[in-house]
Amino acid sequence: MLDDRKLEVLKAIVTDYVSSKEPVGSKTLVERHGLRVSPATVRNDMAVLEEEGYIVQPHTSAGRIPTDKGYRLFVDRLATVKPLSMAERRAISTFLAGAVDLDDIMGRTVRLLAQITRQVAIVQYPAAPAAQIRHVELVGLTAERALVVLIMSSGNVEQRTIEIPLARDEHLAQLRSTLNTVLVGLSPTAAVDRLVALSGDLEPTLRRVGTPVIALLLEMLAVDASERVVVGGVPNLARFGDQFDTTVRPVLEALEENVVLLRLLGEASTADEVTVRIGHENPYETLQATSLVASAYGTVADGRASLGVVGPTRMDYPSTMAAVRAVARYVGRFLAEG
Amino acid sequence: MLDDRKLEVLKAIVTDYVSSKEPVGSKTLVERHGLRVSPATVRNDMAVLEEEGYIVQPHTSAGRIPTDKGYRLFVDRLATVKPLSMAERRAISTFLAGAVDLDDIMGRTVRLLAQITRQVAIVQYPAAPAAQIRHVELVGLTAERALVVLIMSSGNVEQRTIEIPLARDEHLAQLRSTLNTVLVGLSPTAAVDRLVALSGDLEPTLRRVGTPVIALLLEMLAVDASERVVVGGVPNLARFGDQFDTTVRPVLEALEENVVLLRLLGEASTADEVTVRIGHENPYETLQATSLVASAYGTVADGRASLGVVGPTRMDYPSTMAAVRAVARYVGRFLAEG
DNA sequence: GTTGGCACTCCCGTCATGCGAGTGCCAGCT
DNA sequence: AGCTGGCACTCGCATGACGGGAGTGCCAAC
Repeated sequence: MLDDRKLEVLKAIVTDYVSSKEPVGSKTLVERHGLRVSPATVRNDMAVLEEEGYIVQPHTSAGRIPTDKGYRLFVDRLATVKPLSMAERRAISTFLAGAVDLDDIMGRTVRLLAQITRQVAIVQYPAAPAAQIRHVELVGLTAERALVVLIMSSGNVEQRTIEIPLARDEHLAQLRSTLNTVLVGLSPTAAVDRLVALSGDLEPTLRRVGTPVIALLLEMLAVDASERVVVGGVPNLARFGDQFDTTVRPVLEALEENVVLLRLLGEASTADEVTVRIGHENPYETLQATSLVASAYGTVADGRASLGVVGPTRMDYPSTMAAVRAVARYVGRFLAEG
Repeated sequence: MLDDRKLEVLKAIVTDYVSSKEPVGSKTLVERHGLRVSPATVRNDMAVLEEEGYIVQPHTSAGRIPTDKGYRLFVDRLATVKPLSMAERRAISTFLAGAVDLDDIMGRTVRLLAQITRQVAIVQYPAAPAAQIRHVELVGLTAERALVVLIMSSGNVEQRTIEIPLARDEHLAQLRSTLNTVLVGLSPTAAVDRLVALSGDLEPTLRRVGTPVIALLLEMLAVDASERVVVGGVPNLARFGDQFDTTVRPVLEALEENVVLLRLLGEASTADEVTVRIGHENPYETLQATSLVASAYGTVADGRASLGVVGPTRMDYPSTMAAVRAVARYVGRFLAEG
């Protein structure tokens, strides 16, 4: 059905259209890509490609542009990985040097990814299901307020304040030591069970202070850091000002909905390779003129999550995929090293 | 020079232009604003206003639009505070209920402000110069890594990991108790002095572990939370898609530069009232087609900082100013209560 | 299966035209 | 002295006509 030359024509159409933003015709195609056939031949091939739904004409007697199906075929079978430039390799291998904490790592990652892809980048915080509780800290702030800090072996720190009327320092200290002996070393799920049990047999003196603290800890254990995402490179949308309604606006709207972003990343990248979701393949109606290139990173032990970029379907997939893959690998390695 | 009626004409021009987005002519002005004079009279007034630089014609024989100077006069002398709607008052008085920590407060504030102004909102984290150190926690993570947590009386928690080869748990524990006895209750500045002194006379056994930890603590104390900002309501820029190059792009670019945002907020709102910076009054060239409405919030004791919104110079100043003021007051009160 | 030729389609930029909104000015009115 | 109605004038903008150009589909020939 589609012989080698037709595939080559499709490939040429995609690369040409991506870089020129203009529908591409048979003549310019032959000239620019050194095809060894005449424009007429290419036209015949294009007619077939159009019949099969890989390309369309925006209007009669204009050049062709790829459809989502065309991009899909391109990504699956035709795209040759474009090697990263030296500058990009260098940027990737140094961008995390000197990162100070998890927030910093996430921030640097999203900035790097945005910079080298020149798209909008999204990075999900790693889940750390394998972490155990390392320490619980209770600190009185005022007579009626205390701070509860939960430190995980992964280095995650969760903090909340709580109202405890008339809590005495000695009670807080006692509660602290009880909680630590009971909880340290437990996984979150085990800790939840243990806390529920504990709330039943607290000493009467501790009960008034302990019950709300335990309730708060249960809440904190339920919070999954991996539900956080960071976004960067939003100014890169300025490049697509001409497609304001199809690209810029939908992306801006999606970016403010963490839930949407998480579902997007989550669905895209269960597998280990770079995932591409093109136009209508996307589950969100408003994003049907955009593509997502995503990848999982990290390991289950160190925390696994996803990162990716969003841009118009007319996107340089080979470069973007290469960049996403490289960044995902590097962040994964960095997290593994500690 | 400018009698009452001319001021009224200017006011009518501003309000009309803000809501209609179209240059406004003498006839429609008289009709829509119930001025008790004829269009011809208004034309004479407009000629004077134009001479004085308060309004301009985009082209000959078009209506007039306000200049930055016109908006300035409007804001200073003509704007009557537009009372907030019931829905807005209710939103403001409940949006912080159930806020869980400082991040949550900031996040809710920026979302609220963006929602009621329908502009891009910026909120700066409060500085807490009056805070004292409440607790220092050292937790070994692996054989070569430890977590350092610094808890302030304000409820701020700062965390970092550090490489300490071959740190033994007993050393960490000893160091922890030393640091706590020495530091708790001190202000950041006093703590810095104390730490510098301490690093000189550490016991030899603690020196190898203690020196890097002290260095890290010094770094952590230098970090000022007030250098953080959160941004929200970016999708509201979609409303200005027609002014992509003058409004959307510059704002997107500015938003990714924390430094720019901080200077913007910082310069705008040292005083206690709502500050408005219109077009060219703005220190950043790229933002000269946009206005900033900002206000300080909080007190020095609870942490003082700024918040505001950015939008096109053609903005509903009375409503925006009312909203910014109301939100700033409410957040300030909330922080004061705890 | 490929190629050159040819008639056809349709987009897009340019130009001319007419309309409408708005202005400035002036003479007359209150 | 200030306000008003009238009037000629200026432009922007929408509309429509027009021509060039890029690109196509088809066909006959190689």
